[in-house]
Amino acid sequence: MNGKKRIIFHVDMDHFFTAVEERQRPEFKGNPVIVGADPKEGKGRGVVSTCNYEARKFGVESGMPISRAWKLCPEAVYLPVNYELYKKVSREIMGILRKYADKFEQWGIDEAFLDVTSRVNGCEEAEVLAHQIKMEILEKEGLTCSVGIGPNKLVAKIASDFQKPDGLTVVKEEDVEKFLAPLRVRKLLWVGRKTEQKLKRIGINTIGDLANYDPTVLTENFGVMGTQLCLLAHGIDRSEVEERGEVKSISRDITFEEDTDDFEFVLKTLDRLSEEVHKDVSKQNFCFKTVTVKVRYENFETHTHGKTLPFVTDRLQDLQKTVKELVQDYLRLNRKIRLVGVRVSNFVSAEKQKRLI
DNA sequence: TCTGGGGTCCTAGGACCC
DNA sequence: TCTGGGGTCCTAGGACCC
Repeated sequence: MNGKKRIIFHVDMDHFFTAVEERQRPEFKGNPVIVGADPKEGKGRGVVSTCNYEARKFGVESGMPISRAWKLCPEAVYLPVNYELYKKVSREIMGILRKYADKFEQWGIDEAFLDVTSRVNGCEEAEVLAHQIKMEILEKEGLTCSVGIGPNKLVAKIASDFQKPDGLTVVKEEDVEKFLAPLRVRKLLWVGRKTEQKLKRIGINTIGDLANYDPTVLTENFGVMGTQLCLLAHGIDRSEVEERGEVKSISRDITFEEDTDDFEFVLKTLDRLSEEVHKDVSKQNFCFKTVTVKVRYENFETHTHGKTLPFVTDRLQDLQKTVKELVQDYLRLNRKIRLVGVRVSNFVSAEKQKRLI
């Protein structure tokens, strides 16, 4: 620690999936565009992945059931998720961003944290640098992003969301509490729907409410999380910007078009998912030890059943056999199944595996 | 509202070993 | 003969992220 105050950027691409689609097909521009599940005239399953700002005017949001989006905006352009394309564009953008940072952390497919402490002196210079970054992404990729600048990751992340699209928001350390206080607690990292509801029940709605709440009571109610919440509410976050480590699990899930009790079909699907998972695992040169099966019944009740093998393997046969064993308990019950999934974890790199033998 | 698919991390209980 | 304590690994579920 050199004692210098940190300056952290959070860069968030604007409605990334639809922006990439519009770049490929300029004729979509100006129309509502929705990337996600097939709406099937309002009968489709699945959700909205991303929608552009024209679609948002109709009340469409990401995460919303696609059937609801159809009711709100049937005239939108509906597109399937072209994940490979977005990943390719993402790699290019991350390559640009990485150059600007002392420390870099990708966060999902279209966001990143940058620690630029050594590259700038003070907030004015930081702002200039952020403009430069936005300019380079626009020139090279034809895409806009929103940038938040703050003394830590938490504040930078909330700041990038403050003005969108094509925004730039700077929050100086001395202004952090004032900036956060009026915002909903849901804006805090790690406060999702469940925690928001629990906080609401004890009268906490805004980050300011949370900051003023008795910390001991929070700890009593939420345990370790309560202590953490208290710090977050005051804008305190000491976590470092750090490069992501190796992946820890690889999985494939699929929701059936209709709930099914055709167990032959379920087993066939699991075989196919196992193949896809195995392909990914092989590409990365991993061996795995743990196999987990996921089953969701028609009422959305979801179970996982896993097993750690007494040996390390990279063979498809071992995966498929274990998956079949694990899913048996779920098939015996006479219930319709909505989703199945296969996951492998507990990796050992093939290199290391060779050394052990 | 009728709820995807890819991940990470945390917790709590139990098995097992010394 | 009724029962310790620490460490580590495993399992299932759940909350959260994009």
